Amino acid sequence: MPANLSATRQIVVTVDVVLLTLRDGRLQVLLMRRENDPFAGQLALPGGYIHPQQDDDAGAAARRVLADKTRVRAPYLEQLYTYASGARDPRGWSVSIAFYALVSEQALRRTGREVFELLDADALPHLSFDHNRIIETALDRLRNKSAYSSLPCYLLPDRFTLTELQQTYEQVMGVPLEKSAFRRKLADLGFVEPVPGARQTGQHRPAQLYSLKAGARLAVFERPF
Amino acid sequence: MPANLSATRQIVVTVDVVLLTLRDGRLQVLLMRRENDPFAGQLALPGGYIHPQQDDDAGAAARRVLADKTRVRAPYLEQLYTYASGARDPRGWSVSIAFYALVSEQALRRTGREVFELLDADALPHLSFDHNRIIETALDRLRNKSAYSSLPCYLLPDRFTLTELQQTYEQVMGVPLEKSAFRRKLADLGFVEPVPGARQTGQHRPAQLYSLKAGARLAVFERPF
DNA sequence: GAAATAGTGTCTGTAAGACATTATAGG
DNA sequence: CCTATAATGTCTTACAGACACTATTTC
Repeated sequence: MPANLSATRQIVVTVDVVLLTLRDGRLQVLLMRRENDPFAGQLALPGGYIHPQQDDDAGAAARRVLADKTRVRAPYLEQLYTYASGARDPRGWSVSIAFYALVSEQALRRTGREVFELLDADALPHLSFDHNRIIETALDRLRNKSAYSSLPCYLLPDRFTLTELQQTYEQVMGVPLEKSAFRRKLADLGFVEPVPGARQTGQHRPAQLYSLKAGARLAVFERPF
Repeated sequence: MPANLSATRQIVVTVDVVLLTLRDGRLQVLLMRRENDPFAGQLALPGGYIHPQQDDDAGAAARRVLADKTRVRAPYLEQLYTYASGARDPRGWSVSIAFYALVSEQALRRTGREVFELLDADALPHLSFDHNRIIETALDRLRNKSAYSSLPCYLLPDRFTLTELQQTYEQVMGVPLEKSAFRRKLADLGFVEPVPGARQTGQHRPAQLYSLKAGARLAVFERPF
């Protein structure tokens, strides 16, 4: 055991989760009001201490914290980055293992509870700790990874139309896409498949419903959309 | 303060560094023999505890640990992933903020000291802790990111020929590249520039030397090589 | 000139962008 | 019929892959 282990004991280890969803075509972040100091009453990401007796690993801790605080079970959760410094928490040196999660607006609504707030990710007020920076990193990751993966599917419910999927990609990446090219590439990549059923939204031809193929892994492709 | 802070105090926080270099056309990892238990005498990544009084943040801790243990100053250092679980260290729940670093063989040789070993990244023996897995993640990250960025440049010395750069990309990514297309793309992307001087390696025309352009940021491009 | 690698030019095939056309629903 | 969106087909353009050709060095 090293002589300086006592020093390392001063380090606090937490997990924080950036939960993102798409509502009315805009990316939104789930935030909560802090009950305790520091920053009591201010908005912050859902987060908490790791419970070594309870959590097998950091991902389990993130899922537990998210479920305990918000009742949300996100279909996609990925480690984002670890923020570790003496400056980010007024109480001293601290480590936050940050995750980001994606969930559909529909699934979020189903939790019922309104212990949290959803705010536009692009127009946030000043948040507790370095949480603004953590969210920026999450948005960068989502936008970047969306260009070459099936990630945006996790912002939609289980079944969706190709137009909804295209709009989701467009809203996340911030650029318009060509319908024909988009569908050609979807067909080539083959990570979605038609499922029985259609959706009608007006006085016109209804759209075929699709869902992610059974092999639920994240599809990653060579060239971006 | 939460009631379970005492529990969080049991968590040990370390940094570990996967330092990669290219020697004789093969990716190699810097490893050291552990002096203390657990795993005394076994090979492990250079790593150590965070020193809250000394390290501003995790990156600073990684640079300090690398410099202290190996005298290496790597031109590229990036946070890789955080391994945090109750299973990875026999002493209990622990957190390792892992980094990966790139350095040229020439710069590594200049350190002189041989307190470390360099082993082929693709044929490693069983290492301490979960270090095999950490190295796998580092290799995946390097290979993936090399396909769409100027990252491999950091495996070369300051000045290099375009053939050397192409071979570096090929060795990292494991696929042959077309010389003409490679150079066309380099010219388009424009992150390297010719510098005065040439290198002659045989009885033939010498090659122009190049170096990374002054704006030393990592160049990231849309489509992979 | 021969040999070897540096460096450039040209053709081709593939895939994305642009845009037109057909399909199918309700009124 | 008209309207609106779904879904597909076709033409063009951009770029990567393949490969030939020229350039420059030592012997």
